[in-house]
Amino acid sequence: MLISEVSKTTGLTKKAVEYYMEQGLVSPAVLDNGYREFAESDIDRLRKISTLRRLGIGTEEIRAVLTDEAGDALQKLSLQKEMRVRREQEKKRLLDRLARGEDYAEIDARLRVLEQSATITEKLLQAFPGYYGRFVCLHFASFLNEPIQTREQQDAYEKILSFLDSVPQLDFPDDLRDILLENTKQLGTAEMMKITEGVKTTMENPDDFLAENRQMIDEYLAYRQSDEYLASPMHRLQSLMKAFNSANGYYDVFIPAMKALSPSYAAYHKQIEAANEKLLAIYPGAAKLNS
Amino acid sequence: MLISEVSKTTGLTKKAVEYYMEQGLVSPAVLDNGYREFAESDIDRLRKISTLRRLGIGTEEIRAVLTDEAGDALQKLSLQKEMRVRREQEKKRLLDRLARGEDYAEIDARLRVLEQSATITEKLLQAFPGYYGRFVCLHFASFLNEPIQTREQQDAYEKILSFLDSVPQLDFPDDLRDILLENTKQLGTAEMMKITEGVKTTMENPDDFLAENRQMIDEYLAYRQSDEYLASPMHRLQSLMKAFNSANGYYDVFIPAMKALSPSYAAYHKQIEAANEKLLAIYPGAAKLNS
DNA sequence: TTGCTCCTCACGTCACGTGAGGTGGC
DNA sequence: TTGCTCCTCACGTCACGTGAGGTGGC
Repeated sequence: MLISEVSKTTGLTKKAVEYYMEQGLVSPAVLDNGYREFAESDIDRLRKISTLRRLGIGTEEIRAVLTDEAGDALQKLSLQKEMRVRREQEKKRLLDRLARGEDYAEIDARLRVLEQSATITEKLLQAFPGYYGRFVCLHFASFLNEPIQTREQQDAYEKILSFLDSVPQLDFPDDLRDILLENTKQLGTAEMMKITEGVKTTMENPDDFLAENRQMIDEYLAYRQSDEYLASPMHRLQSLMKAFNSANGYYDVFIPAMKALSPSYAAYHKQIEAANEKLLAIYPGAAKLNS
Repeated sequence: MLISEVSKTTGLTKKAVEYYMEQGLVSPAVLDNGYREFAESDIDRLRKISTLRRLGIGTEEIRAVLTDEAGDALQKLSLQKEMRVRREQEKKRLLDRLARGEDYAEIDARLRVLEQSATITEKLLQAFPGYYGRFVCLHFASFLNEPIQTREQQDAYEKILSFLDSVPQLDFPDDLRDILLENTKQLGTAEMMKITEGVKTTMENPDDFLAENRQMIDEYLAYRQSDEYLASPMHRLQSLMKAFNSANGYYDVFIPAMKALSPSYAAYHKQIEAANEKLLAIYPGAAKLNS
């Protein structure tokens, strides 16, 4: 199939197709006369490219989506879009307030909070891979709605940025990666948000939770001690993550900086520590909870 | 104030400031040595530009916002953003579905509906000015969620586009424009949506409405006949709009094409006509309702 | 003279759009 | 030969970023 027909069937312009060729997203065969012959597989690819582009995805990300069969790239893009849409929604509200005659200075201050939050969330998503990164991103994003007002907060903010910029790439061993993907494939952003929200409300009242879920906790703690768990990929994954985080300053740099930056996160962290103490009081052998 | 200090106090880069100068958005004084001297008024302007830009507004639109004192430009941008955010939200959902393994073809079809709706709503907002245009845009947008499946729909779609592209600019006389602005300043998109929704539910059950609001309708119809109304700017505005719409094919081209394009709009239109008949049966002298 | 700021080009970005000029197929 | 398609440049878009090279102030 020559380019005009390709253009007709895919809805892309010739120039767009040529651009994707230049970017190496499609590589049709070239005939003797120099004409390009597009195979069915090329058309398929171009159709996918067209859909993804119109969904707002850039060419580099499209490349990632087309090479990754597992679908992890799309999940990441989905969360990224979710966060962006939320920000745009907030910007729309600010625009409304401007239209109603509110002061530029006030709107500007709100906008700055939004931008700082955006910077951190985007970097979180880049720094931490896959499912784990998406979770971390969602989790911390909910504590980033407060303005930077003190010198300490500004310092903490900069520390967080340079921390996130310097985290090395963590590549899971292939088998672990596959298992993780298998187990988290159905977890969209909506479900993830529910989980993080659930954890948050639990932490507000750990006593109730500990009292009401005694049996479940017993079973879970027993499982964590069991040979079955210790031999499971989940355990390998957990220790891998923990070692990685320890080695890179997640606990020593990032968490303290988050506490210094965000009062709401500091409060949440205190709740977690309190919950941990209570848990240890009841189950002296239990390991500490995270983050 | 020289450019470095300007850059520091506004948070803009020098290059950005130079770009805005090139675009004519700021025009600082130039000293003998060629240096630019920014006055407080320039700084103010640059601050506003910065806020607006970070809210996602382009330079041309910023120019409009800065020259229009009435705030109508911001209202328009706010609605535009509202519609865009909604679309991005829908795109996010489609991306989610792709991530869950749904077929590209199905997603692509949905995306096309979204794009057609976007094209029409954007053009509506451009074609009709001010408050009236925003209302029209919101109103019709709610009927644009169905796919184009027949040749007739495709034709209607194209008719609508060429209609909207050819509508001449309607400029209200200054006094009318000011009155309109004064009366609609507090009407944000949220309020406008409530009104359109209200009208829609009323039309679903015109009998109830006619029965329950007898007195109000009486008074309103009497008012519409009164000298007070006939001498009011609102009446002038109404007849101006009606004449404009008649002259440009709003009733002969646009409305029929909308009916042909959107089954849900056709159904709504029938409801309106039925309601009109009932109204005329009870109040033979009443004028017809619109759109 | 040195180190700093200021100025004005020129070229790059991203995902193409818009021609221009030349070749191939029928 | 004509009209059509195909090819490859080259330059433009938008809101700046990134230097380069030259001048002014202290």
